[in-house]
Amino acid sequence: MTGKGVLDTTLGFHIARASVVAYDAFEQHIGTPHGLRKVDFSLLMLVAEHSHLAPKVLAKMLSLTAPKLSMVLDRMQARGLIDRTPDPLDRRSVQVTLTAEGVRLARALEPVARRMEQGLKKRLSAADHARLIQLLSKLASPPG
Amino acid sequence: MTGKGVLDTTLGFHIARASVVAYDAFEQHIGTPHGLRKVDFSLLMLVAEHSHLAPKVLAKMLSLTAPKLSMVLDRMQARGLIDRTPDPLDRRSVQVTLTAEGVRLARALEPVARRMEQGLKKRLSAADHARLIQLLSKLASPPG
DNA sequence: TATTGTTATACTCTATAACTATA
DNA sequence: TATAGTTATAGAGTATAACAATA
Repeated sequence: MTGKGVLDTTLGFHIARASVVAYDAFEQHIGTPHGLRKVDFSLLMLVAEHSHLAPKVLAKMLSLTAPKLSMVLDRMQARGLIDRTPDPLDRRSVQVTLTAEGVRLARALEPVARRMEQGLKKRLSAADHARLIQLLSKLASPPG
Repeated sequence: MTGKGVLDTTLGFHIARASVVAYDAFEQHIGTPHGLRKVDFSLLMLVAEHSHLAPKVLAKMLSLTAPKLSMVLDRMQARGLIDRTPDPLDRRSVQVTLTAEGVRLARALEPVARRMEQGLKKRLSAADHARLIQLLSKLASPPG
């Protein structure tokens, strides 16, 4: 798409197109070789950094609905990557933690993720890559 | 999401989060009020600029599979926004054009799309908005 | 044989509402 | 009654394979 019509100044259109490239890179480096979906990977790395959080908090951090997160947790628990343990202070709630296997996979994926980003830098310089993340983060953050 | 883990340097994660904001803006300004899906809007504006293209070409420009585009064309034709006319030079192929109603809607949506982008500029300055589109476009373009 | 477009099928994603168990 | 989490259901997006018509 080149030209100068309405779509060319529509951010959502460009985000959708860029997401195809990012998704292809994810599938190639992480999704296919490690049998993870994007949301699985995000959850794994998030829980690796922030342990013992409740599903409700994780859902908000990942922009997921509660039912969707339940399904993701089911899948990852069945695979032995995460555990759900009761919250001792509020028995309605649970705490999500990584299993030893989950910790191992999260660590193994760190260099893989770095290689994936390196691959994207064939299209984008390191400076562009950092700036793009900064701008996307600004867009996604609450206005103020 | 703030911190400095693997996700924070993973472009795909930030694209996914930004797409939520862009999609909300689309739904509010265009999707709900005009009964269009994102892909409908993209197709409408694309055909408004580039008439008489074949589905195969449109599918590539929109990063859609051929079957998906067929379904979109069906829906928009049923709504009276586009026509499929036989290609006189190759009778396997068709040419996609806007109906008078399609032209009218495409024109009506131009200021609406501008307002939508203005709304996003509450989160992002005009310069950031332009730079973000430039970087996303660079990411989405073939490497070279 | 190859290509254009369509139809058929299946799988994933996403959202809403209903349910349970605690509070 | 309100909340956390789950289950149930349905709608929309996406991909592959099979098919019809034409080249």
